[in-house]
Amino acid sequence: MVSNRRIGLENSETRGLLLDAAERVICEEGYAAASSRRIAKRAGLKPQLVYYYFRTMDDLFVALIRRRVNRSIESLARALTSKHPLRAAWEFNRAPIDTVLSMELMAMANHRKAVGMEIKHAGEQILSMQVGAASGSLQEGGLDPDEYPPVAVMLLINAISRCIVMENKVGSTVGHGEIEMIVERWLRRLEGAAQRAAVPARSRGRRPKVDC
Amino acid sequence: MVSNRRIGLENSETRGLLLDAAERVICEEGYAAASSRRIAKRAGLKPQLVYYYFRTMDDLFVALIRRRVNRSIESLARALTSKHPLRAAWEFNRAPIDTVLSMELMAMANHRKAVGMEIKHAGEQILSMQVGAASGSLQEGGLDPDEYPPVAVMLLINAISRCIVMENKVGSTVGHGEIEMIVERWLRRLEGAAQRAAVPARSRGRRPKVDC
DNA sequence: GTCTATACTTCGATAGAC
DNA sequence: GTCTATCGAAGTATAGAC
Repeated sequence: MVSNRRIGLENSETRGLLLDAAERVICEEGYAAASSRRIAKRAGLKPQLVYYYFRTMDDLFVALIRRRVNRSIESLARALTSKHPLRAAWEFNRAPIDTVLSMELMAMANHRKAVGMEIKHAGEQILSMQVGAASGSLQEGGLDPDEYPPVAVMLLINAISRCIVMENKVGSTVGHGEIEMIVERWLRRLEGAAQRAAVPARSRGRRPKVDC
Repeated sequence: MVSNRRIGLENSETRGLLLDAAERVICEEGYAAASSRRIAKRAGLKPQLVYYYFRTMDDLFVALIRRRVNRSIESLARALTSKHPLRAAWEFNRAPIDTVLSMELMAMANHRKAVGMEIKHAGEQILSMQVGAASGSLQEGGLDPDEYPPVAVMLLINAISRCIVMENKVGSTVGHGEIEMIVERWLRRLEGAAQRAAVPARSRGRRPKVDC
């Protein structure tokens, strides 16, 4: 029962404008407001164009996620090449826009299967990138990978930063300063330990133990 | 421009049924599906009854949150009286239904101001309860409150458990086992240290240092 | 307290002209 | 590639009878 309606090209500029508008609507008014009509209005276009570029609204949302994730992956990859990939990962998730958008999309995933699958895939991809880039630093920082598997540490960092941004969105900031202080101290210790480990002068072989 | 339409009593059974149905719809189909028509249908009632018991949909959602939060506060208060309030707080947020619901409501807060205010208030209330009940255990457990302020620790516990449940919802479980292992070990150490501190045999005054 | 009836808006999606 | 026109369904909300 597949429709044979004409569909616009993926590299079209108008298509991009529609996705831009969709992101803005979702962030500012919530996913429930992301209707074809409202998205088109935001883009200054006619609602029917949405159905020229996307077969269904599901298709639009999936395309939106793919585009976002590809961009995120690019900038994350760049950020992770820094001397302190752990800190880079921590800063990465603190951009409010990304978190609000992904929060809306996760809620949207509850009743749009296609969106759910896309979100799942994206999350796992980004997490594995972070793990790949940071597990070295963690070990150099003196963190026993058996006690603290890198995948858990990175998941933890993501969870904290996301929850903080989410709470900020509703105006709640209780405990945020305190938690940022802990993370900051923790990052500095790991970075310091990694640096000492990188200079192979004393205590070779034995990693400095980090107490957090 | 306040409507003077008749409004049903707060203790009405039908009203409760509507709120029950609303919760089910939100959890199972997402907040965007929580329309007056669908909620009424779920409750086996006519859509117009929604507007007899609630002036607007905003009012319904606020009432839903208030009822939920009051129940949560009751059960949390009971749980926090346990010997291990820290573990109780950790388990408390792992109930998928609560987290999925609050996730939806947080997203909904993006475009419903009344919902946002209610969520903020609820979150702060529950956090402060947990802090009040657990800060003693944390100190007995040997955690320096200057380094690890109880409010930050409790926020952390909430963030982790919520994010895990949220990810589970989209089918992603990478790293969950590892993170649960860490939390479990951490809880056991704190509980153990607290127990040793409670028996004032040796090393009085000096708390056992917990390395995590 | 629950019903019918109704007003008005917005939704997703399609057909076909230009 | 963009437009007009249109379908049927579903949304919020109200008025008034029973």
